[in-house]
Amino acid sequence: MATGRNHRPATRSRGIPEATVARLPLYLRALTALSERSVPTVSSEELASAAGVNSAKLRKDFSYLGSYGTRGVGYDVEYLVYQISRELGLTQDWPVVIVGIGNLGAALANYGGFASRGFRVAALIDADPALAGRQVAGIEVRHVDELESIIDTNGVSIGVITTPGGAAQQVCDRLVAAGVTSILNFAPTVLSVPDGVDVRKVDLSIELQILAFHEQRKAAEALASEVSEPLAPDATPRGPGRDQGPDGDIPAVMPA
Amino acid sequence: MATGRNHRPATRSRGIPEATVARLPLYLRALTALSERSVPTVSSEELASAAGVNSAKLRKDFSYLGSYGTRGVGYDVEYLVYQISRELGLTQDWPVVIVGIGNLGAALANYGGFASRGFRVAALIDADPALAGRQVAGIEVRHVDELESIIDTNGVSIGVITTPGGAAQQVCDRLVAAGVTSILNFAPTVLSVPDGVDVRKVDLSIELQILAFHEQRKAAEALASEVSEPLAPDATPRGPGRDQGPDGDIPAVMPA
DNA sequence: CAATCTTTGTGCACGCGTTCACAAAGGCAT
DNA sequence: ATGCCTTTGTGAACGCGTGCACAAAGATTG
Repeated sequence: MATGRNHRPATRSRGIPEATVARLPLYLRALTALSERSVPTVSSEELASAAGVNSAKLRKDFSYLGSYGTRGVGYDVEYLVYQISRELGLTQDWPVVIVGIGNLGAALANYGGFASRGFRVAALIDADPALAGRQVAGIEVRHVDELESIIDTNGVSIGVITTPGGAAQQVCDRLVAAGVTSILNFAPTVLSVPDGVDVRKVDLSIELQILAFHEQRKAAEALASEVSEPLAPDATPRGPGRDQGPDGDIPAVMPA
Repeated sequence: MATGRNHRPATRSRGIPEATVARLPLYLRALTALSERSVPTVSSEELASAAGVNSAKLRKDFSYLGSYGTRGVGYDVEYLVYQISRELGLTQDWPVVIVGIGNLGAALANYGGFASRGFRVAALIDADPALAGRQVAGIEVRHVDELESIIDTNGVSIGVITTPGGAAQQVCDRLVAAGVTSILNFAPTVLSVPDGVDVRKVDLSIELQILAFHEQRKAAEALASEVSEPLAPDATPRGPGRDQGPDGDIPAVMPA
């Protein structure tokens, strides 16, 4: 299993639950914001609120990393920033390649959230010869023929696929063969990779479909409540209503 | 058996677990591909493989929707496509607005996966007056001043936020006040919304950070195995950079 | 130094999601 | 019809994640 954790003594060694790992970047972002405001310490309650999670959950998450807090006081912001960064591997430099320089690939190349967290776009790669040589976000686009040499030269281990769905598996195979062991896939395709390679998938239309599901449910409930209490016929089908929403926000990303 | 399933499942949204809802778009995509190849029926095993999930999980997921399969045969592709589409609310038209027409907003506007699934970009909105009137993906960009009237006129209930983090909450508040009840947030900000409003969040840098964590772990394990085994030149995963390993670093700021 | 107050770290229970394993159900051949 | 074969649908067990509630730990005050 790629992302799965094998038999690991979940005690203080290195057995950090996957759900906790997924929240660490969230904490890190909130802590970075506090750090920029020169806030020295923060309580679990405050930080949890800033990160949008439960404070008990946050404390339990941190307990997997170690006892980095001080009872009665809270957590040292700078120290925690460093500890989480180190745990996530962000104290190192991670060269990444982006394959498929369409609208989305270009958007990612321009995205500032990468560089500030240890990620460096080593190269932009596209199959279109007409794109090769052009500059996107200040980085030259290279032809896909150079993929293997680029990965090898720069020691790239993380690849981002933003190609059309049809080309994704082919690109994935070449990335893996060249030595990439982590892939972030934006193409609407289920990638098959050998063991030892991690794939994370982001599908924008899936997110919207999940929203549509809940939206439909809310509309149906609003409609049902109109039966008991007649309403003006010109009322729009979408009523805010004070029904309790489904479940706030749940991370929608799934490994595999 | 226990749950009486009718033509019109009265409480169909009630028993569907969130995890199942999140997978329905996955099944739908695989089924659509089969449908385009004119495949009449598919077994849970085949479909599960195409969707990248476990077959038992798929069958259990479908069991929440009803008994749509035929034992000994499998599932009727067309019928299942319709049932899932209806369940997700994709048989209706969902107008959406995209606020923040930077690189990412433009990429989303051009994204083909929306229109094919019942989503229609009703408007592109940006705060920059210089952008207003320009065409992006064949759609005119409107100024944010028109946000409320656009939402009202088009009956928009789903909004996509692709603004910088600083503007996200403000935009969110205006969307909600104007009647939007579902928000897809790409800004690196924790949005606070009233009950009844759904927020889903996509953070590209978070995904990369999770990959980095696993990548670091793999590198550490490979390093550890090199101790026992002299060298396996072909199987050595590459190290990220030439930087120091995770345990050799010293915290930049140490408390006490 | 002792008392009090604040906040962490965690044992525990609970609920959700996943997976196994198998009986029931339908098709098909004889 | 009858028996065999395939595949669904689901009961049940298991494991993970979440949240409660509280004791322990340290700060702070008198």
